[in-house]
Amino acid sequence: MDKLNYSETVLLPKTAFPMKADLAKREPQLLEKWKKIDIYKKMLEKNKGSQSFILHDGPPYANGHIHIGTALNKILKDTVVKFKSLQGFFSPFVPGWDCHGMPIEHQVFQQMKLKDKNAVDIISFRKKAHDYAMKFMAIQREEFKRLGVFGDWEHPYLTLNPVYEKTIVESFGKLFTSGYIIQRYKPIHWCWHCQTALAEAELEYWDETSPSVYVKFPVKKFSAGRVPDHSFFLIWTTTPWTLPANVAIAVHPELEYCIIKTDAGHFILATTLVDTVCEKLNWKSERIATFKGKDLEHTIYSHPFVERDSPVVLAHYVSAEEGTGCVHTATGHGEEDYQTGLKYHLPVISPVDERGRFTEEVPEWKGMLVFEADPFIVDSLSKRHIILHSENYRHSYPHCWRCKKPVIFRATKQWFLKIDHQNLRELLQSEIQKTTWIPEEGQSRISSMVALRPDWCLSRQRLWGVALPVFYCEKCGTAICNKETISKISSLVEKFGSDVWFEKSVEELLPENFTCPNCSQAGPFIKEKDILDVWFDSGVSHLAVLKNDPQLKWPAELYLEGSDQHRGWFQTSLITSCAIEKHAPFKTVLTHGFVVDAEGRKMSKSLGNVITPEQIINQYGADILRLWAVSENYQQDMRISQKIIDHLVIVYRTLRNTMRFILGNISDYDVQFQVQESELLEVDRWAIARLNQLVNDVTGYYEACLFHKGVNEIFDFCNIDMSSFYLDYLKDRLYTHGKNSCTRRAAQQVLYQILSSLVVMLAPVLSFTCEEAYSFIPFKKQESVFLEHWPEAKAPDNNLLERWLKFFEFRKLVLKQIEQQRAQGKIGSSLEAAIFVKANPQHREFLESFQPYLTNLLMIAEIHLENGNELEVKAEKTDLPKCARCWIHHKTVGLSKQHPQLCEKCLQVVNDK
RNA sequence: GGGCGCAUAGCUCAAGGGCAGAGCACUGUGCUGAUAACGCAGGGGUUCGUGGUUCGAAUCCACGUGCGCCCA
Repeated sequence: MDKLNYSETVLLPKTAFPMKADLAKREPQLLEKWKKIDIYKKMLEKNKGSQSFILHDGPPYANGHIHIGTALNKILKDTVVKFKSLQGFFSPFVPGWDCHGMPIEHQVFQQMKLKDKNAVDIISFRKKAHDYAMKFMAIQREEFKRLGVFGDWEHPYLTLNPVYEKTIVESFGKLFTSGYIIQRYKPIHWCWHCQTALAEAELEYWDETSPSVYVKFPVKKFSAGRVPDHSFFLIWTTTPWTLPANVAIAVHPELEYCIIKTDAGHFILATTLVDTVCEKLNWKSERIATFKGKDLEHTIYSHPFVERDSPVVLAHYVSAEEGTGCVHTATGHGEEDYQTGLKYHLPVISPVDERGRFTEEVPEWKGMLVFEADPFIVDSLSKRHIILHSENYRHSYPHCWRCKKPVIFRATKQWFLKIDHQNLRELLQSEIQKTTWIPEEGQSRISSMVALRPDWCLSRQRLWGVALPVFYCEKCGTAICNKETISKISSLVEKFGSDVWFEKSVEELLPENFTCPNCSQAGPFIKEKDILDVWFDSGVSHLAVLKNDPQLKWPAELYLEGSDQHRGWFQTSLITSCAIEKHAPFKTVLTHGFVVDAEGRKMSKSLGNVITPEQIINQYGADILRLWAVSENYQQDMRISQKIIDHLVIVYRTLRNTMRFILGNISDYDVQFQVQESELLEVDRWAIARLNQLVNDVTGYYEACLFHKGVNEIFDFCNIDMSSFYLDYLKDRLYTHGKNSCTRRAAQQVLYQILSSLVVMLAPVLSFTCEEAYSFIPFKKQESVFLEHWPEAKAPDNNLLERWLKFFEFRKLVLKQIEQQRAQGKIGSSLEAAIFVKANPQHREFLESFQPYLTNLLMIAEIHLENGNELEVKAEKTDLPKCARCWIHHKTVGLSKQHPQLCEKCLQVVNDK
């Protein structure tokens, strides 16, 4: 036999599992398979009756295509759900969408080319908004499916579903009847031209010239000692028309104030601003006394032209750069002013009607548009020496996006959820304490937000949402919302959807023969025009979804969202849950960071650094995107760039190739041919021990949601333990030992076990690849890897692992010596090496204990152990002849006349055939 | 401006007071029976900056810079 023919007697790896992944092409085929066998349902059936693990999906907004952040979020969720499911938990995943709200309203407005919100036909508008939301829900659903995310995609929860809307109405009713809901005035952006409320997104800012005035307010009762008679606070404002609504003067608690003596009287203002102000007002001043801002608190002053006394209050937003350091505060005309007002229980005064004109509360300028009144106000007050100086001032000012007119802040009646009713804030805090936050910082973050958050403003003056289910008695003005009315409305909403509020008359919406609970009149009644904040919609998802679906349960084990949801969904869900159920809706909350580019900057069109999931999927495959999602530490910001993707492709190839190599070598594996554990070589038992260690580590990391650590461990195992050592070493046994020899079968058995564990542990991440690889495993038990069981975490043999660590240290020395010889051109393959070792008796004995396999383990020709003091390793080229079949240099080569090129091992194998 | 974070090799991550460590990438090289694969070796660091505590700091503290999320 010549050399070539011996090659034919060697058992080389054989598998149809391709080396080239071709994921963009193959993944859709696997999606088809999953659809055909209904894998999601089968996974649930497998675990039916087991303990359940519920991850409650936070609903993305049904607008536009998914972006890399939404993809990251769903992939992480899917990884958790698949892991729990493989572990045997009953883990249904019901995806959801947030369907109401302003972004959709905007889009539809633009599509309809509407100019005036008040002229729109609400019913047909809402129909269009509904269709718009459904369209993008369907688009996003396909995009999520393409990522390989498993879930009940045919029955998602949508906040516009009538059954969902019913829960919204009922939840509001429960809150109302238990006293959490109140109505109070609050300033909002208002367009006096369009006569409509405006959201922040509907404002356009550009420069505007306003009158800037200095106004004096006489001190009535000074809190920080005594002041001379005829002392005044000096304030500065660019909106003179808000002066009638002044209810306080705000000063900064830490800033220094002084009282100055001038020809015009005594004035109190911030010390740092005295010079600028005096220059402007042409004053010569003398400083009499100084105070800290906080000492001025509770000073009482009189309004200069309205019959009213008001207090001095403290606020941190007071600037020491501009004005006088004394800030005119009109709670009805500014957000900051309003917040300060809440703190000091100031009245909210807003004597301006919806057309932007003064009401009769301001008789002097009654009926005038506030901006047109400005010059008259300045003129009149200047004459009365109340305004001491005025000039033009250019600053950025908000304008209506539709009519481009400058907007005003105007107080209107709004509905609120009271955060301090029935100690709700304390309950929120104690439930936050009881919840597990991953990462831990989440707890202090949400806790500090809850500590300071104001009442939740629930009303919106918009069209696309669920109407606030409140009626008003026209006779006595009472706002009506009780069990009776809620029960009627919720059953109508369940039947007809929330459109019913706009379609039906007030009589049809109220129970029959309804009378006002306050004045007992039988009407007439009016329905509320405002709708609920969309955050309320998603905030009750735990009630609408977890409580209404029998396979789910409340509270959920896990909420998993981006860190922005500390203010958003986590908080809104917690508030509704604690107010209604007195308990948090989640046990654990996990947050991830935001996706940024290679430099750590956020993705934006203007920076041109946007990477879409679609790009990655089409070019590399969803598994690469999934690998990215779990390879980095999601607790920080997640970087993505072409370089990072390239790196992941290489990582992926290594994992895929490891699977492929093992598949190739177990193609003729037969479960019937079981090798007893005692018949395994020590190195095989080491491999099993390492596998057990890996399973333990990975299970622990996954359970702690530290996926990147788990995946890193798997990668190191495949790379360091398998590829570099064990698999390389096993080639001789697998290729050249007898087909049914114990040594070869033992190797196959270990490899089978390793691969079986690997595909399951990687399946939550590389779902497509593992499903594909699983289908090539002989004697597999299930039709999908996702119906497998999580590998059992057996305790690894730590003594054995430690012993082998010492062996690997020695191996490293040997490899280094061989490399030196190779560099000198003396040795090519390590199989040509003869190794000479001097070692102390103890170490020598240690090495002897690996015999007779030491040369095989090191993949060398010969090894000679001698006693010595220091450990010394030398490599030389062997003189032994090379076996033509197994390529090992061995002294037995040439002993056979029939096969002079073979060693005794190969001789026997060839003869046995 | 405020709150909560983050910053270690070109990249992704470790080390949480005691010699800064893996994998990938890179460079060199071997093999040609994992072959658009696999093996071996090597170079690569002001641990963002400044100051402090300490015998000793990537690690603890303060200030700053840059970046992200939330709020104003």
